[in-house]
Amino acid sequence: MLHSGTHPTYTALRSLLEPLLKFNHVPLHILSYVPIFQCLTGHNLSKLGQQIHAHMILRGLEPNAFLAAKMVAMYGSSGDLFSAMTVFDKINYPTVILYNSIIRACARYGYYEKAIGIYFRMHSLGLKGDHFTFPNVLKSCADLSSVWMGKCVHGQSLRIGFEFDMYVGTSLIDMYVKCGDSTDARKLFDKMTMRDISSWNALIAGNMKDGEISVAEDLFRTMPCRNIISWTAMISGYNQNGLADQAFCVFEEMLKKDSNVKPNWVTIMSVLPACAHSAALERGRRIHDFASSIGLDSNVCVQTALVAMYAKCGSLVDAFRCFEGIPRSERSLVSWNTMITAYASHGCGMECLWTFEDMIRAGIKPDTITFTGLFSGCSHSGLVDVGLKYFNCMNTVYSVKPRVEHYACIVDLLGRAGRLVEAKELVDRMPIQAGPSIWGALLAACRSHHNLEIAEIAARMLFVLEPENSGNYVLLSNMYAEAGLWKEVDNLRALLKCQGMKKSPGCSWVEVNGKAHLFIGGDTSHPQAKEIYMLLDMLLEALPGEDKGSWLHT
DNA sequence: CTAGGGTTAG
Repeated sequence: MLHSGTHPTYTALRSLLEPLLKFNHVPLHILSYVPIFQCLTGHNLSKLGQQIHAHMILRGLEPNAFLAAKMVAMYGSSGDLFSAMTVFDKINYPTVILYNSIIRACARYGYYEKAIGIYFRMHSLGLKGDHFTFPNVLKSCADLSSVWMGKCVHGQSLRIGFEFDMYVGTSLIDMYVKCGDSTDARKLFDKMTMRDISSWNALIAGNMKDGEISVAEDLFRTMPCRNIISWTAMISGYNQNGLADQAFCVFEEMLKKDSNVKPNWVTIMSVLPACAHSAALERGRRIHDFASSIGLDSNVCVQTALVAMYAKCGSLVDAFRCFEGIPRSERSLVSWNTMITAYASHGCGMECLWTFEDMIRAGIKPDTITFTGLFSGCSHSGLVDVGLKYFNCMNTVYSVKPRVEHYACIVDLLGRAGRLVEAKELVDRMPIQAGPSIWGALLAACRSHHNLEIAEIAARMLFVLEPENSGNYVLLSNMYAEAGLWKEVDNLRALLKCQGMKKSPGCSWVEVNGKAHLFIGGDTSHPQAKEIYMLLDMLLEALPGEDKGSWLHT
């Protein structure tokens, strides 16, 4: 926005607007408006643009295709797609520039189908796309992961002669990569005469997405030069593939060896998950300190990623401290969701509810993730009726339609509280097809509350829905064993054997003073195993209430 | 105009 009278845009705009204001009664030529809209583009000034637009209408001025392109770009750049479309639709003889502006606006704000649709209309009118058109159309195909559409556009770009354009080439690589067709992306890359650093980066990201880590590493090593995006692609690629240590090492290597690159907020966000899943709290703190040292700790995305990192490392205190550090007015939907989820995973149901209510007060509209977080928080704290209350009004009050994952949470909520009959009834009358997550939640609840009758129903559904998941057979078999139904146990064991399955053992580990301690389900190989099991027994004794069984299994 | 991106139950 224009904050002060000294802002360059402001001064430029004033000199442009002067004739408009001075000669209010003199009809100006429409082309006088061109520099005005150009000036407003990219500064989030669509409100001001609208006023000038109104000024035109009052004077009875209709934009031609050239001016309309500038107006569409102005509205489009600030996300006002509605106004952009209105201007666009009124033009009878559109030009390529006008099409480019509207396609770009649609592609930038996620209206991918619209962007592609408009492109095809343009094509059918005999207008040829140029090197501004194709990258935006291809980006839309990429984000919809529609190879079919992408190949069609690819063909048209070849016919028009953009085979050797670097931007179009890179966009094509990106499109094939995002559609999961890395082979075609590679072919294109090998054929390119001029390669940009972005072409390499797109291919690296693609191979990382496919789990082709060594191919990505080769590309990274052999590329002529690397920028911050190349490094970040490697870091986030390792994290996507669960290779946290490699991600962290590459991050450190980048800091040590490549002094030409400067880490930015995306880099920090990409490296943080490397400490968010094991007991790597110290590593997380180091990255936090580093982010602060280069002034990136005031970025909302970084702050939100820090909240998630601390929560996953087990430090709810630090997570909350980071959340509190985000100015209220800057907290995004994702920030609130992250904090709610953090409380939920730490079993703080009440705090989940307070945070949710606070979010509503702050004027942020909840989404589907907000509610999964909220319900799982209620579920872990036994806040059954509050959870149900929110579930029943999520659509009417907050206009978020319940989805499968919400039903799964509610089944879990009822199930943990032992209200299995209600849970089963909910599954029976839910409007969506119940999948493995639903039946799985029900089966787990039956296990901890020893309800064999409903467990059998859920298990049979799961045997059909995911026959390869051995856990379901084992769970039911254990329940039969508990009830002393040895014949049924044998039947299930036989079934399991003839399908050639083995339950993969459960395992966990902790890091103490930098040394990892590994535990496999039922194993006693740890040097202090005896003491550990004794302590576990003591903990179980000390636990309050009826629900001890389920603690062991969650 | 192209490349890297924070939140999802158990």
